[in-house]
Amino acid sequence: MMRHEVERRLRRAPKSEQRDTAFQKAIRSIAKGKVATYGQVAAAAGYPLYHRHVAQLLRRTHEGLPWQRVVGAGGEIKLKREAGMEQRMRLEMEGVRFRGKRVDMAEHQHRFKTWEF
DNA sequence: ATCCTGACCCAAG
DNA sequence: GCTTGGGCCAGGA
Repeated sequence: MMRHEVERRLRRAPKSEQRDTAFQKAIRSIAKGKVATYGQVAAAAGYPLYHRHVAQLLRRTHEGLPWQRVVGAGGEIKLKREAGMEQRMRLEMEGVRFRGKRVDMAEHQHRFKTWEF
C-alpha cells in the first residue's frame, strides 16, 4: 500500500467514522412508529448539511438499524421498487400511516432529544 | 484538478 | 402535482 494512501486514510477515516457513529446513534434513537428525514438525522447527529451522507451510510450498512424510519423530506420514501415497498411495509407494520405516497408527518414525525447528542 | 453520481433538500415556476 | 436549477459533501474514475 502506498504511503500517501495510508496517510490519506489516517487523516480522514477517524472523522467519517465519528460521523457514521453519530448517525447510527441518532437513527437508533428514532422511536418505533415514528420517522425522521435524512436531514433531521444528520442535524441531530451534529452534522447539518450531511443528509446525503446519511443515505450513503444506510446504503453501505443498515444491519441492526431501524433504517425504515429514515425517509426523505416531507415523508417521502426514496428507495425504488422492491426496496421502497419493503420500507413502506415495515413502517405500516409499526403503525405508521401514509397519506398517498408519503408518511403522515404530522402524526409520525420523531422529535429528537437534542441534548442526547 | 475536473466531472459525475448519490436511499438528499428546497425554492420557483 | 409535476420539473428545474441550485446547493450540499465525499468518493470514484
